[in-house]
Amino acid sequence: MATVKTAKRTRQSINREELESRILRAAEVLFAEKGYSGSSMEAIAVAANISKQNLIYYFKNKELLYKRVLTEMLDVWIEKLSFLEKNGADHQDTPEVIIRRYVREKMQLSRLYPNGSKVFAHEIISGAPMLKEYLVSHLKPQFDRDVILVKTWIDEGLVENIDPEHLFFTIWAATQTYADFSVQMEVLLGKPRLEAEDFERAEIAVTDFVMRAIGAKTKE
Amino acid sequence: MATVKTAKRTRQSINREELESRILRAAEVLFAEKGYSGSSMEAIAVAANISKQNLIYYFKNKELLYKRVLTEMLDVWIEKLSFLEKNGADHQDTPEVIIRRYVREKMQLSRLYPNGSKVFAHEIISGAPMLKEYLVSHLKPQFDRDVILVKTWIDEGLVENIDPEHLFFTIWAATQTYADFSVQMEVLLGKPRLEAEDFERAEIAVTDFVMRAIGAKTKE
DNA sequence: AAAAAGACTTACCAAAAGGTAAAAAATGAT
DNA sequence: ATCATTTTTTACCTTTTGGTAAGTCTTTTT
Repeated sequence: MATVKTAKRTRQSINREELESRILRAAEVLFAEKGYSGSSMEAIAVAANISKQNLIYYFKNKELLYKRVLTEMLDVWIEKLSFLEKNGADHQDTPEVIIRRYVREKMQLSRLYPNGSKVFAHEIISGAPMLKEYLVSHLKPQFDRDVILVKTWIDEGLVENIDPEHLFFTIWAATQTYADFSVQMEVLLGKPRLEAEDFERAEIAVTDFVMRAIGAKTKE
Repeated sequence: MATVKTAKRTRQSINREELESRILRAAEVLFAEKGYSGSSMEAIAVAANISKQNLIYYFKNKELLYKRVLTEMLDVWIEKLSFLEKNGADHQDTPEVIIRRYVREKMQLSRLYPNGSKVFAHEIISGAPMLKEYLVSHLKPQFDRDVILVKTWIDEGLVENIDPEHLFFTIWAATQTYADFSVQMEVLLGKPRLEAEDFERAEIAVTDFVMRAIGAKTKE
């Protein structure tokens, strides 16, 4: 029989998926706040509203769970770390258009996935024990391509003679900081939470900085 | 007898100080790499080359030790987070001079105290449980003053109409990232370690970005 | 309806972690 | 030299943690 082997969507398998993603969300929140070692399986189970043993049934150990949280995150993340990814970018676009979109999307990631960003940050700060491989195999090639692209822009006189590598480092830092260091900003801005409005101002500010840096005119 | 009560510098007290700072350095390294929960007293003791019990004799619990690491750090740190601190700054200086010095000093902190920076970063990302008070009482007042200063610069037409709060956030992020995310950069730059040369390029790049952002002419 | 597979619980357990208490050793003051 | 103080070690102890093993209950398949 030449039927396509599709996983059957039984009640069980649906529940399983739902529960798995509930666990992953709970784990993400905890890993973001307490780091890997600071988050116990017990605490994650409680947050996901199941028993510890049941959690272990779904993720048979902590490291595995952590890696799943990381990779779920990276699927969304890394893709948007590139200038030239599927999502609408185009070689025909001007540097200004591309960079504006890039900053906007990075900023959106910080707003929509602050916990993922924090887990990632903890991981990198800790020396990327679980992620180094991934950075080498996935992020670096993308980075190299993007650096080359910026260099051609410079050669063609489309942007100022900036340092491409450090341009990326600065954009990443300036955007991710709104997820990772949000607590510090809340204190300094005297607000209980960063709101949509703050992210809008942040996006405008960062975009303006970058536009001036690359030598594009700011929108009036 | 009107002799000034100076702590006697016996062999013991000298050793004590030396050992204490050895412990603090060892703890800083571990907290930077593994975070608070990930660093056991045992591991810190081993790193400091003493027994766990002896470590506990010097710092009677882990939280205390952690707080000492944090505050040692902050003494150096927070001071330099301000535009107008003792160290040579002057109201007579132009914005360009002040900001250049500021970026340079922030960059130096990242180069000289990467571990302190990482401990700080872990702490803030985790919601600053031990540090929030301090941020409110020490950092915020300084920040408010600096923001006002930038606003007067804007009013006087000395710099472009930038967003002062977010200018600071961007500068902090862009400089601290060279401590906190050094592993990522090492991967992307294909180097085993960031070297003096990388920090120099970074400093130039970041300084240029900021100079363009505030509307100062870049040195030729 | 029975068998098989999957989901969840109960009962444990060994190792690690953060300590406490008290004795022993080293150093300092008189 | 002796007594007091400071430093270091030895001996435990409790709680937490990540996990195993095995059984029960539920859903799916046949």
